[in-house]
Amino acid sequence: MPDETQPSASPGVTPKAAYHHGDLRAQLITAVRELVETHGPDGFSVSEAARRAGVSSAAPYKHFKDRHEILRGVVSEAMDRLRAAMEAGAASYPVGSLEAVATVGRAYVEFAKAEPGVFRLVFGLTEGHENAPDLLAKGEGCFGVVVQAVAACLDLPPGDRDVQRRAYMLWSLVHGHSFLNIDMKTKVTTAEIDDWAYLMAVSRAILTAPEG
Amino acid sequence: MPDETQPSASPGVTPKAAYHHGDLRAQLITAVRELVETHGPDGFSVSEAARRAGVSSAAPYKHFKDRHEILRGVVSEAMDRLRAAMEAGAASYPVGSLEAVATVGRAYVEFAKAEPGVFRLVFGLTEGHENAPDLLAKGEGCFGVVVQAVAACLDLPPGDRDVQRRAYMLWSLVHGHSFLNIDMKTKVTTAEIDDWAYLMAVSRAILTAPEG
DNA sequence: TGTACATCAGTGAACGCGCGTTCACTGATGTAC
DNA sequence: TGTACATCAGTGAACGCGCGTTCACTGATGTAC
Repeated sequence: MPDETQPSASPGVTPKAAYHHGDLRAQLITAVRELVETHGPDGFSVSEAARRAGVSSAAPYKHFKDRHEILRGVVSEAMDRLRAAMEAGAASYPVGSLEAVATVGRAYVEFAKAEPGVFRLVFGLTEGHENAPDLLAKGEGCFGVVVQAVAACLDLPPGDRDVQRRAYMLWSLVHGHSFLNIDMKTKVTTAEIDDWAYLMAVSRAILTAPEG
Repeated sequence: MPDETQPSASPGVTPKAAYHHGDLRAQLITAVRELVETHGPDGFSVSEAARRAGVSSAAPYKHFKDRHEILRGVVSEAMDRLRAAMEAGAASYPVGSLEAVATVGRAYVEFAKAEPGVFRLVFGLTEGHENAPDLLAKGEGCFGVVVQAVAACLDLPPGDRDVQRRAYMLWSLVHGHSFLNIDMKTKVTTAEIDDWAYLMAVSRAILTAPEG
């Protein structure tokens, strides 16, 4: 299928699988993402991912140093998507509106709901990944989106202490809600919560609370 | 050591390890707790736990059906301790005070800080544990402590819709803060947060926000 | 108090399994002339 | 355009490993009489 774009490959043969895969790296990351989603953050193996991508179990090592590097790749890609979703959300409401803040939170929650395994993985990478400055930077980037929205809403600079404080409160709240959402499938009363109303309410509560 | 309490065991021998262990079940749970703490929620194995407890790798199966049941045991025990800590916190301030609410949150956060691995495990058990009604019940029990404190503070019955809503907000926030705390060791600006001031501030913000 | 016996918590050896990773290799692709 | 060659992304076989679990067993403990 992807071979069709390649000129004159394997003359007499039906468009068979190319020897050179073309995009194995990306395909492995996709495979791992699926595995993490179906078997949990630790229910992934290099072998199984390779199998899914239709290559030998040694092939992944042409693209990744070891299993940890694959996971880091998945997380990195996921954080890019998370940030993009948050930014897209923010952009769909007037700058500075409460809705813009709430919608950033909603993008977060929806990401967690849509990809609970990956979401957990993103925030659970701790074993062999102590030093992953790129991931840390992406984490701060995501937080930055929240800070921007809050700053605009309060009409203060993003560096303001109060902005940072409230942004962090909001982030905690949304983060916690996301986790409770995916962990407590049936539990407690939380299932009935309407996310949008909830997020508007908490945004309002946190942004309008007196300073202190 | 624990044998000293046993009468006339192994007459002529030095107080050697008893054949019957005495308290293997509890000791296995402790061992797993340590393993989870040092190697992460999935870095545990039955064999290693048995090794730590000083028994053969088959011994655990006399007390637990399989590895999942051991994990469930650890989680169950952890939830008991978490709840006890929350209740002890609440009891150390006047009923109905804002401090009583904040201190329940602080107990939660401190548990997460003290046992990040176990904390993550408690909220990450999803693989073979779909139906664990006892654990679900304990989860609701913990939430109940928050609800109680909030209800007392607002002077409303625990079943009140507004009480439930605000209690859930608080729980989300504290839950999220706990996770961010343990995940982002060095990350972002969060490290500098003073928990008590923070928890008082968020409790106030959420309990005094107008209804809606 | 003494004896017989059921129970029960351990042992240790063994099993099959899938994993992560390495290795020498091969054949396709891109490039220089 | 044609040829020679370096590069590079795959293969597939093999390795050692630790794990989860089972099994027949053994010896200590508690209980009934």
